[in-house]
Amino acid sequence: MTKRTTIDDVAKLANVHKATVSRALNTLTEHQVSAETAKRVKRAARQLGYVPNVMARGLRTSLSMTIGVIIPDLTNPFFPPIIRGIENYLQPRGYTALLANTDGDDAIEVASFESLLERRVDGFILATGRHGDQSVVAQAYEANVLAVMLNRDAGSIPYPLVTGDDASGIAAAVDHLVELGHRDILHIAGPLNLSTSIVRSDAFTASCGAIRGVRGRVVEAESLSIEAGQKSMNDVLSGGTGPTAVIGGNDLLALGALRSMKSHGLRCPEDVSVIGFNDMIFAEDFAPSLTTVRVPTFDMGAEAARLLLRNIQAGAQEPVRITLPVSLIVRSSTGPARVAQNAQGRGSSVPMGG
Amino acid sequence: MTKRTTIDDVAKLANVHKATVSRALNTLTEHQVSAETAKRVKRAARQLGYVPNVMARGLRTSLSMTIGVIIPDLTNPFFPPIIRGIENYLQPRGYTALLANTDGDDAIEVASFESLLERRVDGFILATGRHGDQSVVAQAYEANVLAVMLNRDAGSIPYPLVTGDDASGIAAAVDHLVELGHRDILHIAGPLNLSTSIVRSDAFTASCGAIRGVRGRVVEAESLSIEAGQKSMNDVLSGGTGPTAVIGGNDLLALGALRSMKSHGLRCPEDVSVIGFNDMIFAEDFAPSLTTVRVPTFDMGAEAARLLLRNIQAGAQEPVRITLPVSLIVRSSTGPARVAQNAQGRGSSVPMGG
DNA sequence: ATGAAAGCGCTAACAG
DNA sequence: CTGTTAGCGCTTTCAT
Repeated sequence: MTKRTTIDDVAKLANVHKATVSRALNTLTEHQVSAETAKRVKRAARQLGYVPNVMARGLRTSLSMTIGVIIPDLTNPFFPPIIRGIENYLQPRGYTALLANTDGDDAIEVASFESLLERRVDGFILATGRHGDQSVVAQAYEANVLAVMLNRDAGSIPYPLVTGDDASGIAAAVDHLVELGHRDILHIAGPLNLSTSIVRSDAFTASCGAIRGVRGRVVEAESLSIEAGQKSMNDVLSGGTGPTAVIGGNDLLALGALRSMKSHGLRCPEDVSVIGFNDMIFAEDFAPSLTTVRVPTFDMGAEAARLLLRNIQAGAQEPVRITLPVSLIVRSSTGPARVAQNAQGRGSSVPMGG
Repeated sequence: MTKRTTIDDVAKLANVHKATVSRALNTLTEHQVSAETAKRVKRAARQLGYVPNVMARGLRTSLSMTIGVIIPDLTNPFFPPIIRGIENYLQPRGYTALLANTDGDDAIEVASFESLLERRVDGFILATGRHGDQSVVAQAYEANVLAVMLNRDAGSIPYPLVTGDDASGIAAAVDHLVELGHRDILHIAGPLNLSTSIVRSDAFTASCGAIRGVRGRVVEAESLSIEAGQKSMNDVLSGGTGPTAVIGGNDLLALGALRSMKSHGLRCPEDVSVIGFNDMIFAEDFAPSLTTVRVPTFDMGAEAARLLLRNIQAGAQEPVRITLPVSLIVRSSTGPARVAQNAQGRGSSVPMGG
């Protein structure tokens, strides 16, 4: 990589002082320079292929124009659209996102956080909130670091939060199933130290409780993965009392339930209906195509970026909460409930009254 | 964000000059400092929560310790594992990846490239190679910028290249189909201005040509997307002469072919077998689960990063080509060919000789 | 083994 | 409108 031309080179060629070059090349200060000079400077810059050095600029302005984004795992299809949403908002505003994966590991999360601090990111977007060991988030908050939580909140830490309207998504899913005649519904919840899992699980219990004659059961999966969903559903099915419908804490858990059902010889939706959450990529290509709650991931990313930039400009932040609407996408994994013979009849004595 | 503590603050607290602090805190120069002083400096640094400023360091060393990674679209599930592979290699070595999406748009690609140059990335990993308008890649090469091409090469530009062994992957797919009795095979190729599409298409033609009695047809899809695959397959099927097997240029194209077949009332694999390429996430969860060629995406990313860092250290690069092995993953989208009645009989006069 | 001094490339007062 | 000056935080000679 050859030595790059600097602002001084441009100044020399344009016969002005480097400060003038700086002014001419910055949109915000361009008006301070005569139109003629500006033109001359720009021509010189183009001629030399001048590319400003943001490290030098950042050192001077103590603004890195970068945002740190910490997520669990980029290969989880939930996150790429979020990242795109973030970058789509940042890029036209001169900001760049710095991405870090934690794989859910606290030590890695701390290291990532540190590494992003070294790069002097102007703020964070955190999609790793957990209830419990809040090392990084709490540490960040105490260090007065600007951040926005995405999707999950961080317990008591009052960072702003951008999230989908999980509760109404779950309510819509339950309503859909009840309309199809289902009265025994299982919710495979994600780990209950995640705020999203709690919200969805609570909403499920509340929704079922509000409708007379509906039994709502909850099991907690070990993680938000296909394997965990499969395992949970295996446990339920081997318990003998199969529900007629399942709502997964996310699409991965629903997919795991689907796999478990297949291995138990149960058809979907004839024997058991399944609903997911997130409407991740390919949800419509599974067998059967997955009924699920669509979460506006791209918009959530963009909204988080917008909020963060606003707070950066203001130099402060209030703990606002932005909740984006979700929608139920009905596909072919949900259908009418079996007549009470197999599932409800399989040994469980479900009270039919509210 | 409060003012961060600097190396001078640490120096004051430890009663040494800031140069000594710099030496003590850098692993490579730590031995130049007495053990006692080093300990004192480190304690002071920890006490103050000192975080080095990489912008300042980068300005001084003219090393940003960042790598620019340019891809078409992060939401294409092909890329996340590659990114993880890259970061997995970079992170322990102190490097950070800066990601940019182009959406296949030349203007965006140029802008991204420029933006990464402003951040003084120490090198590029480019996964956007095209044959034809090579603006960015050529521009980078002429500007003496270090880069490694990933997956696709860039025509005549002699950058190093890391890729999967596409040709043998296609050959394995063809062999598999031939063993199952297929004699009329369609290849839905990606746009033929992509090096990967050319390689795979050529390999397909060669493989089919090498086996007597096998007819290999190629159609070119408009893009590497489900929709394009569906459209191509629609065209073929409405042409009247359906093949008994299809090899998609990637999994997305294969998935599109699957959708088209469904809408035409064709079953897979009973009527037509389908093979994809890449073994992207969820390939095994489609209906039917997709037989495909597994490409070591994570390793390709890691390998590209390794190669680039090596070249950065050497300050130069030769046009080496690294080809990683691929493997055929047989699932349930491939099966025995129909007896010659429907497909081969459907009006086409296929010569049975080689 | 440590300190002093210079400077990476840039922007932001302050003059003029 | 433009030039001068200073300094962001760090590393790296060069002295000592």
